[in-house]
Amino acid sequence: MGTPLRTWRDVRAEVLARIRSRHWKPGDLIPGEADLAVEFGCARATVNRALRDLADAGLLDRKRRAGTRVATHPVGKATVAIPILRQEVEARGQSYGYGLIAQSVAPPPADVAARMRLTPGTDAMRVTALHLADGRPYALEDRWINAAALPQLAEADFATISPNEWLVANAPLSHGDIAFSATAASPKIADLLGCDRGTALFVIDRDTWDADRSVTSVRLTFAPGYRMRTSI
Amino acid sequence: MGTPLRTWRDVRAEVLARIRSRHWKPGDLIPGEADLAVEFGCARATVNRALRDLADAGLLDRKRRAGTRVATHPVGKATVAIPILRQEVEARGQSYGYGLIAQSVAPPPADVAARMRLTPGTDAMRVTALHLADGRPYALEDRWINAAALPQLAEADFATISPNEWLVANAPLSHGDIAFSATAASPKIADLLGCDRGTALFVIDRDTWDADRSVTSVRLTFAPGYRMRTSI
DNA sequence: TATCTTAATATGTCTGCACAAATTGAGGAT
DNA sequence: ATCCTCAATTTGTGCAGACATATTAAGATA
Repeated sequence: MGTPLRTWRDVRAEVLARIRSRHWKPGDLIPGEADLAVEFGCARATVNRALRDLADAGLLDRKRRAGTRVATHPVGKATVAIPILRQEVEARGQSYGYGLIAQSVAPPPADVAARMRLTPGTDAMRVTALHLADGRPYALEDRWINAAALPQLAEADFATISPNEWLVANAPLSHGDIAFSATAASPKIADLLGCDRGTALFVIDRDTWDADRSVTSVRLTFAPGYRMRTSI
Repeated sequence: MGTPLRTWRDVRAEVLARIRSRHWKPGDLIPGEADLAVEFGCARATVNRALRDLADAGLLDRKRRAGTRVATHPVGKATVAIPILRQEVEARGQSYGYGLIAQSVAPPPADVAARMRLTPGTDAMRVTALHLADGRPYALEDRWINAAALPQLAEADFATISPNEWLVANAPLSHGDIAFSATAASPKIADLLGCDRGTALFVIDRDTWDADRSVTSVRLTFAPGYRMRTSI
């Protein structure tokens, strides 16, 4: 028995150490909170906080009555920050630039309408814009916006502020689906991003929802060489 | 004043509603925990739990003494599950296959050595393997492993189990850096994945560390059409 | 044997209290 | 005006106890 572990971070560290050292192996049932609290010399709430944190991180599986087990397949979770392009560029120490390419109102094509669950024929606003870093193309934003979900949309001036940024400020929170993929530059995109046709480009597709209603569907196509980083 | 909000989820929902309705706007200072506890009719700890959760989600910024503010730029955080390829394939209802392509021990090239912070000339194990879904190429794994950090490495039989899976089970959990990008298929990779040269492919680079010591550095190159999905 | 009911148990969370830590803002000294 | 010191404020966290809830295992019933 060592010194009492006073803080939930101490407890977390100790439990983590036991998992890493394989003292508790994947699949093992570890002692209950009450027992650990006695062993560590702290309150059960403190142990609870520590174990909950490790469970959130995917290292433990907890179930009422069944107890706490070391995860057999520690799910490597990484939180990626969905880029707000201006901030991302500025964080790199580059100057940010923005240019509106096209803006229109029309019924979106079938695949977009389906993804946004709009009844076919419904109008939506399409905005195409280019984000620049130090004057060079950084990312191309191709976005459909559901005007019905955004009363204030008429006030937005996308010649001045990017839809990316305007939406973050005006339609924040809400859930959505995101997909990352790679695509070859089409002639049009190659032209806009200033790269060769067929160049491999990193793409983020994002659909955003407010309750059941689609707010926006966007594709960000990044200039060649872009890397999205994170850490665990 | 409505019914008392008894649980921290209730409190979180109420606070979330106020942010979404822009009753509390981005940048606003919201009331202190003690005040909210009185208003909601619950304990401060309950409010604390709710606000902490929203802060973790990036919706609030909290600072001691300074109070709690609505985040001006709600950082869209998405947690992506770092794929354990076999599980990912099986979750898609496809049969998983695996084949070892090459295994050797040699000093890694300068860029890899630098990334792993190995002194130049130090040996490391290189394993190249192909993951299959329904018999078709799914992803190519190109990995360097620091034997010095993994005593049990000699026991591993990468003809049977993929390094991806073996390391998940045997490497001490640790932190790492991850990068997602797009690349054009080199002739060799195109051959292994069965696609045309120059095809745009999705790539995950991951460096894993145990404390200060590099454990492994891996590049996963996915077959054309791969999409990494998540939601927020 | 098979199924339903019931009790035991581990985690989940609320409460009220206390103190710790970080940060700020006011006031004083230079 | 500038810098430093210190106290007030706000969140962060610990503790003990209680009850809630999910889940399992045992026992009862058909």
